[in-house]
Amino acid sequence: MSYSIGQLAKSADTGVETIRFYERRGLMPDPPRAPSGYRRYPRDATDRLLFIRRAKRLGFTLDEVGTLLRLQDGGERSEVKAIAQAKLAQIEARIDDLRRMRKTLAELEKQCSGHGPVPGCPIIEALSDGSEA
Amino acid sequence: MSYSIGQLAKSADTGVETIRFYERRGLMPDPPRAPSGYRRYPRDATDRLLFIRRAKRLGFTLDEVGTLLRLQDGGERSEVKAIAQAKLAQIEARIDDLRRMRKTLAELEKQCSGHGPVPGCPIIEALSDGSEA
DNA sequence: CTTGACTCCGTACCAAGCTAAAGACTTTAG
DNA sequence: CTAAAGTCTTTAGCTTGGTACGGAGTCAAG
Repeated sequence: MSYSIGQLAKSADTGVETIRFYERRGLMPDPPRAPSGYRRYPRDATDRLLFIRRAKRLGFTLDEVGTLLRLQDGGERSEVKAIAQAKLAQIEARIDDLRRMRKTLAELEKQCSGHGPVPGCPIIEALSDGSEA
Repeated sequence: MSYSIGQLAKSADTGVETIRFYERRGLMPDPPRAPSGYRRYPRDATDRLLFIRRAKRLGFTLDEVGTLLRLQDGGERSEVKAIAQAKLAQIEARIDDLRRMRKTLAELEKQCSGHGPVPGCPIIEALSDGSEA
C-alpha cells in the first residue's frame, strides 16, 4: 500500500501544496509515480514530513531542516549539535531584542494615562523626540 | 532653506529609496517640488522620519506607524495606549513562543554528546519520533 | 562648459514559506 | 456511467520592508 499526496497531507496535517513545495525545495524526495503520473508515497513519507514540521516548530528554517535531513542520512553528531547551538544562540538573541522592546514600551505604556488628547502623551512624545526610544 | 531627498536621508541615516518608499506608503507626506520636479523637504521632515524609525525599533509595523502618525495629528490618547498595549501583548506572546523553543532545544542540545555518528543523536531522534518536539 | 553626482519615475527583485489559479487528466463513489 | 473529487504542471501571488535597475533629466563644482 502507498499514499496519495492527499492522504499523505492529511496524515501529517499539512496541505497538498506544501508537500509539492517541499519536494521542489529538495526536502521531500521525488516519490515514485503511478502510470497516471500521480505521486505514490511509501508509508514512511509521513515520518519525513513530520520531521520537517517538528524542526520548523523548533525554529529551524527550511534550509536548516534540509541540512538536518542530510545529516540524518549520514553525518557527524557534532554537526547536528553545532546547528542546534547556533539556533539556540539565534533564539536567545531574538528574545533579548524583544525584551528590550518590551521594557521600553511597557514603561511608556505605564506612563500614559490613556485619557485626553494625544498632545502630551508620553508614548508619542518619546517617539517624537527620542527621549525614550 | 530645505532639504533635498539625499540630505534628508543622510540626516536620519536612511536611504533615499526608503524615503520614497515611505512616501508611497503614505507615511511621509508628498513634499513640495522644485520646478525641476525634485522633492524639497522642510526641516521638520527629519522629525517625521525619525519618528518612523523609532516606532519601528519598538516593533511596530509600518501600518501601525501610520496609525500612530495619524493619531499624532489629532486623536485620543486612549487609542495610542491601546495600540501600545496590543503591541506589548504581541511581543510577550512572541517571547513565550521563543522561550518554549529554547527550552526544548536546550534540553536536546544538552543531551547530545556531540561525538560519533548521527544515529542515536537525541536531537535527530526527537525530530524523528516526536518524543520531545 | 563639462563632468560627475544627484534625482526623477516605473518596475522589478529579494528573503521565507507557502498558497492559489488555470486547464487538463484520473480516480473514486454511487 | 456519470459526476464529483483528486491530481497533474506551470505560473503567479501573498506578506513585510525595503533595495536595485534603467534611462532620462538636473544640479553643483571646477
